[in-house]
Amino acid sequence: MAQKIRIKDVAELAGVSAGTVDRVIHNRGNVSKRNRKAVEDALQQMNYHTNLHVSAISLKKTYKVVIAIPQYSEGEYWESVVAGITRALNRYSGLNVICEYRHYNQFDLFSCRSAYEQILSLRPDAAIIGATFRDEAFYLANQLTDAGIPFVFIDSVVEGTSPLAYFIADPFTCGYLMAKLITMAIGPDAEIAIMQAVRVGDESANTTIVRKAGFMKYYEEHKLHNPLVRIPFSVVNPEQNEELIGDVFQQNPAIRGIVVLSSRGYVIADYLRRHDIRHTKLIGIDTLPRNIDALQTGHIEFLIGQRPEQQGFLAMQTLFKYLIYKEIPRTRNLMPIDIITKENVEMYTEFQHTAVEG
Amino acid sequence: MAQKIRIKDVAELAGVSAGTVDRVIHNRGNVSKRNRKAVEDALQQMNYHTNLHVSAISLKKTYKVVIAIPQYSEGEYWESVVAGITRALNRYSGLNVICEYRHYNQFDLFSCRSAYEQILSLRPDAAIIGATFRDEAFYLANQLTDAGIPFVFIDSVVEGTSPLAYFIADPFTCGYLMAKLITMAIGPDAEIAIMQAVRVGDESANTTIVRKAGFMKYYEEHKLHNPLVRIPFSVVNPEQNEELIGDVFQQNPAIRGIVVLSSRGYVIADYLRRHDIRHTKLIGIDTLPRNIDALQTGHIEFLIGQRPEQQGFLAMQTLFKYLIYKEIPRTRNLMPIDIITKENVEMYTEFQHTAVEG
DNA sequence: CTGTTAGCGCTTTCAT
DNA sequence: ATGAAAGCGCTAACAG
Repeated sequence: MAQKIRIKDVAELAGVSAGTVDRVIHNRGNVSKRNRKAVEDALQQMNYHTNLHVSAISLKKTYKVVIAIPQYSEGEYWESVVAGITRALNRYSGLNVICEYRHYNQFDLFSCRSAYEQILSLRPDAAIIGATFRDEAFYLANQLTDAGIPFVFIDSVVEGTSPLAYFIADPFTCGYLMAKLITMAIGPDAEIAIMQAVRVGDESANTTIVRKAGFMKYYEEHKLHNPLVRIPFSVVNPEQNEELIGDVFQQNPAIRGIVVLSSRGYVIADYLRRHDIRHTKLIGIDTLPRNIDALQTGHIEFLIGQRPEQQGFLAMQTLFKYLIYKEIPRTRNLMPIDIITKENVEMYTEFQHTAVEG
Repeated sequence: MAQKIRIKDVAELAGVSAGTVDRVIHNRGNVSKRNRKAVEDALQQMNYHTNLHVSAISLKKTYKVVIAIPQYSEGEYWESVVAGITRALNRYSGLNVICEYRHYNQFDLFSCRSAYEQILSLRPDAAIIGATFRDEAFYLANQLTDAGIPFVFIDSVVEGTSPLAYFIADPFTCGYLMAKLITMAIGPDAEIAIMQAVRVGDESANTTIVRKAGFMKYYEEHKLHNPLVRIPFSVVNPEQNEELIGDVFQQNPAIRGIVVLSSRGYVIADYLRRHDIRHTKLIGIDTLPRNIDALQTGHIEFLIGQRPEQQGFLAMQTLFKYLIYKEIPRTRNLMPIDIITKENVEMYTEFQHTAVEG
């Protein structure tokens, strides 16, 4: 148990007052070179760490954070992200932080653009960006940087930008691992169907493309010859999907493995369930309630989890620590890629809430 | 952002002073029935939540927590548990908690007994118990209960006791899942070797036995006929193991899968590495550095993770919340059973530290 | 039983 | 550039 070193103790050792120590700690200026050095030495020597509890309650300033992420319905991926952000807010309650959300339609470039355009005018102290359109995010990010406003990416990164941090589950590795698991589950040579919904209007920032690349990399490295067929899928006209999927299965009766590179695994799982198809194994992404349901009924074999709740929590926490304590975070934060099965799903989901709770 | 309701606000509404409200909140007695009711109503009505930051710094009482867990060397399982406990201590620093450790030799019943015997005499306010010997833990637990001292189990539970909470990765499910993964990896019919080190002196509390039961359950449910051979292993005379293991592999050249039901997977992995055996797949438990190393070199195919660090953190945090804020925790806490491969291990280990950090 | 009051350690304002 | 002092909201000791 480290006995508590107070600012007062440091001040005494440095031969100054508490106020001066505080000024040094927070880089507030107005400290003579001599004193600054003395304080820094004392800080070092006594291994001082600010008591965050006290710090939290004494802070006066109010911060505004804007959060630009896609719209979502109940049970969708971004809902968990927001839950994590909210948890961070609660955990640091008393910190006078105001959040403003700007949601956009992730399938509509113009919606995204117009959401992003408002951000600067809100004059935030920091921002959280969930980027789905590369060029728009690139533009916004660099505007923020120019304005000196720190921001973090959530579930995304955009090259050529300077975020304070980003949180993402590496999509390449995700695809690679999915290839490994599905081929392990169905054995060599068995036919695989792959579903990859491509976003309209911008393909470049689409993580499913990178996942596909990871998937193919595994194929190549392991010289696999499992035949691959593609399942067409439309986000815009979902009523067509039943027929599109049916065609694939009828024309390719040898399919034994199915890979869904988005969080829509449940769409295929529902098809399998309705048609009582039991000889295929499906691997999907994200622990949406509908996916979990299919996992539990045995229509999905593996789910890949990306911890969206933690991404949200960490994004917000990172901003807090930076804004308030000037803590510089690690920029690149790769989330664990969880492998979830019928057996471990229950503990996994229960822990989303408790695990990180303060 | 909920605007902050202060004790003072509640007091005003209830028509009493802050002191009285505090007495009600903490059940300190000395409040008239009338006032208690008024305060409770006001609390409810204003949806008051104590500001934990402030609360933490104003607390005066000192708590003593004793922690009775096995001795460990660097890189072993319990090291992570202690890391988690330490992290909780740091997170709630300023709470005046004194920890006393009582380590025992987990392979020596008498060592455990003598460690447990000291605990009561230390007059702790709470205890954390890592139980490996059932009868001893049973006895201690009930003594603590009789003395009114709350305690939590870590990485264990003992039937017939009343812990405040326990944290454990369900060993039955763990074994079951291992059976699923290994047979998936090597296919049906292939021969499997299994290593299960049994603790000397007490078999009943040994989690490896339950894991084995889970393993066999999967076998039974799926009518598997993969032949099983057993790898003998001695914790007490480790120098014999090389020969024992060698014998098994020479006499059973058809072995394709290996299951290690303890955290000693690296022992077999090292053997495989030294003898350049490449046609077998090994599944083990726990992310010890040596296991992770073997995972990365490809000598272990799957590791099962039990989040020991989080177990430690949560155990300590649970006690804090109970002792200080009288929060009643959920008793049964099943940790996620993580599936770790070469592909996701890096993110997984990096996150042990950052993920839950405050 | 109840109200008042003195801290807890840090931040921030106000004199100097 | 610096020190002194007033809070932040809660807890606990004390006086009544």
